[in-house]
Amino acid sequence: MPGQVQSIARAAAILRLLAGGSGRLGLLEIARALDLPKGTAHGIVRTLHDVGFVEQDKTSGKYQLGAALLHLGTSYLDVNELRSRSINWADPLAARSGEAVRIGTLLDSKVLVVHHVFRPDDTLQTLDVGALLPPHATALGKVLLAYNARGGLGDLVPYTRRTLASPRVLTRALAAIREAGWGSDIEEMTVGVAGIAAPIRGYGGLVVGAIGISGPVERVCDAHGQPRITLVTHVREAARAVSRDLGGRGQ
Amino acid sequence: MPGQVQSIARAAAILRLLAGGSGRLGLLEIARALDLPKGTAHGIVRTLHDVGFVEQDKTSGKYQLGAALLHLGTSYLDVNELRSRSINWADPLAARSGEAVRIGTLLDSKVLVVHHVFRPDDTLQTLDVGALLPPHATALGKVLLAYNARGGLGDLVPYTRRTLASPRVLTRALAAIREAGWGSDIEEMTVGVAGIAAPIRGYGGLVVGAIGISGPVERVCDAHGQPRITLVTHVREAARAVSRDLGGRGQ
DNA sequence: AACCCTGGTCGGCATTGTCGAACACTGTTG
DNA sequence: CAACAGTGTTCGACAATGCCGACCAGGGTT
Repeated sequence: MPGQVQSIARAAAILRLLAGGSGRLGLLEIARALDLPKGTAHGIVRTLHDVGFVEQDKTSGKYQLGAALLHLGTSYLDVNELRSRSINWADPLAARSGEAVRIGTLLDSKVLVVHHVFRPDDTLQTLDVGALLPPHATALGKVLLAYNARGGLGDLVPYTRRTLASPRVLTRALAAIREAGWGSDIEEMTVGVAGIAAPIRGYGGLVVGAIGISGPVERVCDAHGQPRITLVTHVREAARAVSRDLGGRGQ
Repeated sequence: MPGQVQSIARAAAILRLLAGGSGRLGLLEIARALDLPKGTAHGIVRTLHDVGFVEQDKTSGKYQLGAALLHLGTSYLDVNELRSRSINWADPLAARSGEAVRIGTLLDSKVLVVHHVFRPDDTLQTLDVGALLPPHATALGKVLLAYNARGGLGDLVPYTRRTLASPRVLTRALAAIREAGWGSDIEEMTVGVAGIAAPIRGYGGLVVGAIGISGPVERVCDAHGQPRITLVTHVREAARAVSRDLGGRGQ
C-alpha cells in the first residue's frame, strides 16, 4: 500500500487534535503538538478555514472546529447502514426494557455511539450520538473488543473501583464474553449504572457493532448483582434482529 | 491572502461531494465530478480512508463518508458558542410557544441547524441538528439572509406555491424583515407549516444566527393568516436573551 | 474469450507544498 | 516607556512532494 498524501494526513491530525483538545487551540499549540513548523501549520489551517472545517475566534486568534463538519457528521449518519437498520429495533428494545438503548461501533479502539434512544421515562438525558466511550469500561465496548480482530485494548484508565483496568483481567473478561455471546458492565464507568450489550454481525458474520441498554444497577441487575436474564434476552434478541437485517447470520 | 493547499481543498471537495450526493460514490464518479485524473483522486481518497474520514464498501468498492466525521461533527457542537448559549433559552421558548424550536446559522448560503428542541407534545419528530435548510423558504433562513453581509441568496427552488422563488420578491421580503426585526414563513417550504424567527446578534451587534419556532399554520397564525403577535414576542424575546448572553447588544 | 467496466498501482516530471526567517501586532514586564 | 515574549501572518527559495497518465488486475456482461 503506497504512502498517504502528507498534507491531508496532517490536516486530519489537526482536526482530531481540535476535537480532542479542550475547545480552542492557538496556531503554535497546534504546530508544537504535531511537531510542525509554524508556517506549515498555518498553511494547512488556512485552507481548513477556507473550506469551513475550522473557524477562528477573531479576538483571540485561536482556532476551533468549523460548522461544515457538523453537516458532514450527520450526513455520515444518513448513509450508515448499521444505524439505519438498528433504528427499527432500538425503539422496541427501549420500550420493553425500560432503559436507554445505544448502538455503537469501534473507531480506533474507542466506542463511537451511532444511535441512542432515551429511557422511556421523562428524565433529563443528553443525546450522546457521536460521543466516544471508553471501550474497557462499557458493555458495548467490551463486546466490541471481544470480537475485534485487531487486538488493541485502549487506555484502561480506571473510572471506578470496579473498572477492569488490568490487561489480564480484561482479556479474560473478553474471553468470557465470546463464550457467552453477550457482555455487561456493572458500575465500571459510573457508580450506580450498569449495562448489557450484545454483538451485531454484518455480512459474513463479522461483528460490525453492538447494541446495549444501560440504567441504574438496581433495575438492570437482580438481587445477586447479576444482570437480569430477561433483559439479557431482550438485548440479544434485538442484536440478532439487527444482524438479520444487515444480511449477517445473526449469531 | 496566499493560496490554499491544493490537496486539502480537493479532499474537502470530495467530502462535500460524498455528503451531498446520494450515499455511496465510485472512484470514477468522484474523479469525474471534480475533473481529476483517476490516480490523483485515488491517492486523496486513500488517505481519507486511512484517517477514517471515508469508508469503502468492500463488495462494491464504492466510497462513503467515514465514522471519524461523526465525532468531529459533534465535537463542533460542544465548542459552538451560539449553541451553548442558546440551549438555556430554547427550552423555555418551546414550552411557552408549544412549538418546536430551532437555532440555525448560515453556512455558505444555507441554514445549518445547530440546535433543535422538539415540540412539547409527544408526536414523532426527527432531530435535524446538522441538517441544511433552504434559506429562502424558511423563517430562520430569511432572517439570516436579511442580515447577511455577503449577498448570496442561494438556489431559490420552489417548494410550494407560496415559496418566494424570485430574487426581486425575496429581496423585498428581506428588507421588510430588516425593518421589522423578525421574519416568518407561511407554507413556503411545507404545506401546512409556518414559522417565526428572529436574529441573534453576537459581539459587536453582528448577526451570528437565528432562533425560531415552527408548527402547523393554524396554531402559528391567527384568523387573518398572520403570525400571532404573542408568539412573535416570545421568539424575539428569546433572541434578545441569547444575544445578551453572547455579549452582543441584543437588538 | 474478448470486451467493457471497475478500482488499484507505478514511476518520471515539475508543480506543489514545505520550511525558516522576517513581519506586524498585542500585552506584559522590567 | 522601551524592551520583550508572546501571538498570528507573510514571503520566497528549494526540493521534496504529490500529481498525472499509462499500465495492471479483477468481475460482469455480451
